Amino acid sequence: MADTARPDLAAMIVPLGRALMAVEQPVLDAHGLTMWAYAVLLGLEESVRTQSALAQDIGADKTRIIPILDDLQEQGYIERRPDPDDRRARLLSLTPEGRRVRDSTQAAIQAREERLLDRLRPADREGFLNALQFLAALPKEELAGE
Amino acid sequence: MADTARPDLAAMIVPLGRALMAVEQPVLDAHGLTMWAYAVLLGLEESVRTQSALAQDIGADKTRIIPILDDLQEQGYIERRPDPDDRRARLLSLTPEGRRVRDSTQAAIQAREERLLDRLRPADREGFLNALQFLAALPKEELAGE
DNA sequence: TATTGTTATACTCTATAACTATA
DNA sequence: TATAGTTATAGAGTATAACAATA
Repeated sequence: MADTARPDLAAMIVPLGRALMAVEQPVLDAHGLTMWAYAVLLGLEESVRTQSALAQDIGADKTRIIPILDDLQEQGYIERRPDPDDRRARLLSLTPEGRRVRDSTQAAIQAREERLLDRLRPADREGFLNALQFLAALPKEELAGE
Repeated sequence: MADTARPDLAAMIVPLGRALMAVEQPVLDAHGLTMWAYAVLLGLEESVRTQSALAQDIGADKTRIIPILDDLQEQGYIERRPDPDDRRARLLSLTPEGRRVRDSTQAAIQAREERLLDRLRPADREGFLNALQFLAALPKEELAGE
């Protein structure tokens, strides 16, 4: 039987996402990162990859991340070197300082999030995180298709 | 002990919200509504309210909803009449056709969402919806403050 | 003086098009 | 011809400022 009382998923998720971003903005500011710069650092993780692969992975387009990469490189958080096997491409990698600032920023952000998650009942918290990780990992086509 | 393996909440929620909106866009198109027009119809529900109250409630600002209200009024989905007690203000209400299009749109959207939720394990699904409704109902200040 | 609704304007974010250098 | 990276431009979406009517 349909539970007609629940609001639409998107009507809850989209504003919640906006609110979370607003809450986390001061944390990013304190670490000297913009949201997209942080997303780039997270997207690089341990791996080395090309700019367009990174852009696609973090949901930005390849033109928009360029000034962000410029800044990160200037700050010494990432390195950009030509791919010896394909001289059109640039291989991106985190510097040790990049890894450090990413880790300390993420620690601060997740600590804040934990305070929020602690207000949920344990079972809800676990279901929430499980479901969220499952849905976030779904390819868009699968979200749309079924 | 910290579970360092989980992605940031915002990093999962924001892209998921974007993807959901993209998935639901065709449904809105089929019903001849924009996202904000749909949000307005949902925001009116059964109640009658003023424009700025509505705007604040749906997370838009009062200047942005005006052309949307114009369209909805022209389509015959809402009525705008001056408040007899305060002639500066306009009282908004749904027409029967407005209520009908809102209901059929929401039914289509929630049916689509149900197909997605059905892919979750029952316990995760319940926890997810519980947590989401709790978090979405939190006032922003509380999200930020604690 | 403050507030509702409104219009016009500016700003930010995102997407598109066009160029270069390689392939 | 196609692709990676880049630049410049255009378009959405959003926020700010100023105005008329009313309180």
